[in-house]
Amino acid sequence: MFKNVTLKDIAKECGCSVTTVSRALKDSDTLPQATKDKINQTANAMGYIPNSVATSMRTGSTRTIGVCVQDFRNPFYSSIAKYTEQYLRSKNYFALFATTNEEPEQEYNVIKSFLSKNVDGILLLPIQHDTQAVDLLLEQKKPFVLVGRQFEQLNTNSLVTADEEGGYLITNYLISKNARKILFLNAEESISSAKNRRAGYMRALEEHGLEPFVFNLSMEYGKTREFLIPFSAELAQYDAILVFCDIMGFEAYNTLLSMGYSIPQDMMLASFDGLQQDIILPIELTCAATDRKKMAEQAVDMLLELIDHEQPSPNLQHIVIDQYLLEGNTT
Amino acid sequence: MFKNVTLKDIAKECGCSVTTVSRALKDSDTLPQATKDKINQTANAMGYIPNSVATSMRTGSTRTIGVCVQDFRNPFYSSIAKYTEQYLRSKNYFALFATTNEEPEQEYNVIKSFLSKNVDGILLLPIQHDTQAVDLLLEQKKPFVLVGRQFEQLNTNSLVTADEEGGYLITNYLISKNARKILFLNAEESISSAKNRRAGYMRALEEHGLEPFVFNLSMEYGKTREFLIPFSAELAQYDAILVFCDIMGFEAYNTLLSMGYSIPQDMMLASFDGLQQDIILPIELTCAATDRKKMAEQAVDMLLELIDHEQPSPNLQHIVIDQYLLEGNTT
DNA sequence: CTGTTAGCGCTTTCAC
DNA sequence: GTGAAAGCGCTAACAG
Repeated sequence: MFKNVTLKDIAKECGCSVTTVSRALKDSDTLPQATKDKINQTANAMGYIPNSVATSMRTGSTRTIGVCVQDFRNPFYSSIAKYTEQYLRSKNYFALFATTNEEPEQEYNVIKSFLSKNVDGILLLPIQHDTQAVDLLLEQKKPFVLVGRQFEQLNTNSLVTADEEGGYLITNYLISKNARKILFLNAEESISSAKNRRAGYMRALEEHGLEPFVFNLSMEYGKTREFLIPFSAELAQYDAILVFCDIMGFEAYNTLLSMGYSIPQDMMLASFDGLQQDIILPIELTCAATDRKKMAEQAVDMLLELIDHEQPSPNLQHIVIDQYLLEGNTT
Repeated sequence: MFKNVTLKDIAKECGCSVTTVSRALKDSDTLPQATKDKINQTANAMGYIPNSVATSMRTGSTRTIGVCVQDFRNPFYSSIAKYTEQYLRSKNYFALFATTNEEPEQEYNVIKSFLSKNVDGILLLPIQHDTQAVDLLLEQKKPFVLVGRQFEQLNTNSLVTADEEGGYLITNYLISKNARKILFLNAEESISSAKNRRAGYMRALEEHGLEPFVFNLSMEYGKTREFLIPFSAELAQYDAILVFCDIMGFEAYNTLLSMGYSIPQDMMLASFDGLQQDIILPIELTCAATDRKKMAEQAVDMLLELIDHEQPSPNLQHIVIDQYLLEGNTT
């Protein structure tokens, strides 16, 4: 097996102690420039790469943030991942990603292994099926921020989007486009954002004396199509479909097309997220959008602040990121 | 600052030595069941979480694989990421992801920090702008596998897709659909897969006595649109557009639509990848597809095999993953 | 069956 | 200015 170059090797080569080498590489000002230069030079020549495991062991910090998301294939999560990783790197931190596939026990395992890996902090985009993972985090006193969804009953730092406002905004927009019967295909309402989006939808409808039509589907791939196909007879009576998120919207678009609908002529379609801001897509959904770069960066800022403060963080922070209307070609 | 529970704490609590605790938690069979049970129980009660930094320091293995990709927002990479992470976890390994944004110096930094983090191996989806990163890897004798693109001049383990065959396959398919003038919007041909896809395209055209029309674009977001818009006058003479990858295809679709084209009536569109296998998309491109789950898993298998063999791996492996025709609704 | 000891590579007192 | 020594938490060789 290949042996890495260590401080000891450099020390031997330079005829000085390990301490001196360590200091030289850290550019300590107790050393004369000449010594530092010489050591840096030989370290370079020997192909020295610092062993950060040893540094972590010694200092207690890994400069790594665990980031737990559901599924990278969902562009929502992959965009969050991208912006998080990029921003963390600019702050000289690593992102350690893990995915849960929306399986609660997986989430618990992920958090446990993050703790085991001694990450300095954790960003969790929770499944919100149970509180096991969050309980563990609270118990271990590890700095963490919940992103996207939050537990009403738990005291945690969190960053969410203005879901009620978004629901209100997009529903009002559909009404202004002459939709009267708006079908809302929502996610399960144990998810805080689903509950809040529905509340906004209800508020807008109420203001116009309109009736709500809500179904709660799973976000799993295929479930939207599975719902729509047997529903086709009733579908025609609606003017618009609002779905919980863009990936459900893509699936709805795809399914409606195969059912012979023209969008938006025969049926308007709207959603939440605005993934067209992050990736180029064949079509663009009209939606209540959020800025994922901003989400990622503000969540990271909040977390790093928690990490820097040694104290057990007295007051909790809750950031709410606004939602705004993004017109696509489906309304 | 919160102090984690260590083996020492458990040992004190149980009135035994650290070694015994370590052995009990590893379920060593030199210990009587009663002792093991008692220790495991108290460890649990105390909320013990193993410090894997210390274990890594001691054993030299981090059970972590560095995975370097371009940009998570591209579903190609995020799918690879998903399947890689999932498969590695099933093998009890971690995936440490980093992204390069297609910037060569970023790639070098990423590899360097992977080495510094003492990852056990590296999966690199190389930019192929230069060989700096790969040179470093070779020099440090760290097990690694190149995925998707490969350097002809360097001896490395690699896994690529059958790009020449894919190019041939999809071009032949377009010809069978009566396309005679096929515009190929390829990526830069310093990328091995671009070069090979073109070769397949040429072979198919040659067999039918047809003329090639190739332009080399950047894969960056927006570049396909930027090319197509000023090209609109000439565009009408073509029967089909073949693009290097699906995300360029989405952009082409989106642009053609806004230019008033109906697809496939006015223009056929085909590409490479088959991302509709991984994520649900509003439309499905006809393409020469690859199985990313298979790619990820075979790359991981190859890498883990390298890691398990202490020897400097005598014979290099090159895996070629096949491409197959996937009909969408764009031809 | 269990404990003592050494050491992974690094940083950080504390001496000289 | 520089070095010796201790120790982060864990494992493994070696005793007993």
